[in-house]
Amino acid sequence: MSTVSLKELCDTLEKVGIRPTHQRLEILKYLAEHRVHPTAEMIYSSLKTEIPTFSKTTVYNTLKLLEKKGVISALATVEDQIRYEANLTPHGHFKCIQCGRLFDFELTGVLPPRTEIDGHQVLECQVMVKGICRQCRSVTAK
Amino acid sequence: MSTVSLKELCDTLEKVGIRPTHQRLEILKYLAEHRVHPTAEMIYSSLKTEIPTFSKTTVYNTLKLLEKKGVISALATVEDQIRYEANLTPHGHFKCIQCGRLFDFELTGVLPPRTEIDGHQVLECQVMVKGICRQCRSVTAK
DNA sequence: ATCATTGCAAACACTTTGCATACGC
DNA sequence: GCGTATGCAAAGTGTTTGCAATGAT
Repeated sequence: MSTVSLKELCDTLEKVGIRPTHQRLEILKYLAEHRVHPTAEMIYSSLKTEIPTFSKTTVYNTLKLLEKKGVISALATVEDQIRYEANLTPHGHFKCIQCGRLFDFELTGVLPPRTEIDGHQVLECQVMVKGICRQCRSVTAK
Repeated sequence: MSTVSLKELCDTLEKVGIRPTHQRLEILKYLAEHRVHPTAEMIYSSLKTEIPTFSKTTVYNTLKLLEKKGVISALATVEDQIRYEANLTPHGHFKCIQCGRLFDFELTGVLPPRTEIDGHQVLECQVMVKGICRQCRSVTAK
């Protein structure tokens, strides 16, 4: 987790026409700094301590807005809630079925970019790979 | 939608140690015949008319059981409920953002099979591609 | 008789909506 | 002052759980 400058995030929001309010900046900052694909709940409970009047409605409103404007993206796994991320470079997601964590991985070489499949126009591509992560493998091997 | 023989489905269930009850066979039959990736709700409301005492609990129980035994698989999209399918050959999913339908497509050539990514052990891979489907494209083009 | 299956009803968890208050330009 | 942003509370939706009734061996 690295620290991200508020100025930078401010610019990001203004570029897409979103007013950079305190709550919105904090939510986006949280996503930029916590690359574990947090859920709305995780964002809420983390920021609730910093902003006492903070509400879940604002989290949901903001996530929806940021997603619509293309600042963040949403991904779903079968087992749990919708997760969000601010990493918009093309990448795949690896989900460990043991510890539940989500990792990003490079798609380069794995999946060549496509603009069309079976006559359907491709706009977006999500790759969700499941298995046992490096850490869990070494624990089991012990 | 093609008709699938009950005998065949019966064998499928017995092979994995699931008692082939009437409800279970009907649910699996529905999935085998309706390749549109139905939700639990879709299965329930369709079979409710045939089996008047049919309950949603049974749908959820059965889907969970079939998934655990590897007879069907579950997939998630961000926008709506969990969807299920009986097609277990490796394939990708194309979701049309206009009409909402899900299509299967061949993964061969798109994604070479992998057993490991970044040191994580790969067990399963889901590819969800979003865009505009062939039909919606031609409608828009008119 | 025993154990698995079914199904109703209630509980649950995540998300959305309605509406009133507060804030920024 | 006006429109947007915020936040509480209530409602909505999909799914799970508790438990009693039924069914199969």
